[in-house]
Amino acid sequence: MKKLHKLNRIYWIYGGVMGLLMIILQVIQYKTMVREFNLDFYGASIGILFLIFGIWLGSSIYRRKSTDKYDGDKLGLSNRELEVLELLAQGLSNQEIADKLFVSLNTAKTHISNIYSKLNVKRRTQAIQKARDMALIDSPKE
Amino acid sequence: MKKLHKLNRIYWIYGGVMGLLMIILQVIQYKTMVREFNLDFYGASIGILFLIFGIWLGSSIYRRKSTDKYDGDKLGLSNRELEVLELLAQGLSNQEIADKLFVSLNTAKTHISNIYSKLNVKRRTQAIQKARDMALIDSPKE
DNA sequence: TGTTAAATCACCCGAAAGGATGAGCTTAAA
DNA sequence: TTTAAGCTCATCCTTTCGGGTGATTTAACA
Repeated sequence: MKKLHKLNRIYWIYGGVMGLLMIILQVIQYKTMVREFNLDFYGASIGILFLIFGIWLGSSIYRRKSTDKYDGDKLGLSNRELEVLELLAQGLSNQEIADKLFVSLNTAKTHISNIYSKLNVKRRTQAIQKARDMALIDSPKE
Repeated sequence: MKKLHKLNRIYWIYGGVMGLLMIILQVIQYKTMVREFNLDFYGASIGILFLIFGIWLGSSIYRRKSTDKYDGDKLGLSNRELEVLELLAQGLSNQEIADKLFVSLNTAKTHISNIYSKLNVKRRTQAIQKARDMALIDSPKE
């Protein structure tokens, strides 16, 4: 639900820019049609415009990775799981996490597995990343 | 010296792609000239081509921003090791890193092992943390 | 009272990661 | 030309991770 919300906004922006570009192109096309037509100039203009737009778009796409924040939403993670996630992000091994929480290795593993499925990731490194992006844990730079 | 090496490669790639695009454009131009000329198709083609190229270029540029930073202390990490470290911090597995760098799994593991000893850590999660702390890699919040 | 979610633990298995060591190749430097 | 560093790849071995399944206990809840 929230994801769709966010994505929709992005699509609207992109769509809007696309539409604007199309209009610009139409204007250019019209102008160059009524005057002496210069194909090279026309092609170069379109190329440059789309190139600039593409660069901006590419940057945006890449940059968007960490901009998405999930305020308050903890994705159904329980308290214990958040606790484990914190230790996970500190670079501790499963055994070390188990020791810190005074539970067995198996229990720690169970929690971690549940975290993975809730975060929809496959490795602990990805879990750490996602947790950081979603501000589920303390991030060093904020 | 080594940096120039790498940058040169990038420039060559960019240059090559640029040149190829120009050739493609010339061909399209020629074909559309001799037949019935379709301006919309011409414009759309150029637009799409440059858009794709721009997106790719934009991503590359943005991604590359921090790779050439921090000439300071890298703890004796070689260029290749920094490259591996970057991918490591992206949450990739050893196999995925190997695939991205077009080397064998064993090579990737060797690099990673060397990184561990140079960073004085034992696990990849710790390596990521230390790399982030020392600004050896991209930190999401800066 | 029955149900549900959370937390705990166990066992098994395969995949991934990590350590140790050796070795071939290339390039830059002494 | 010898040396050193960097990159590459390999093999063997151990540990850790991760997936799957099932079970118990407790607390909250309808």
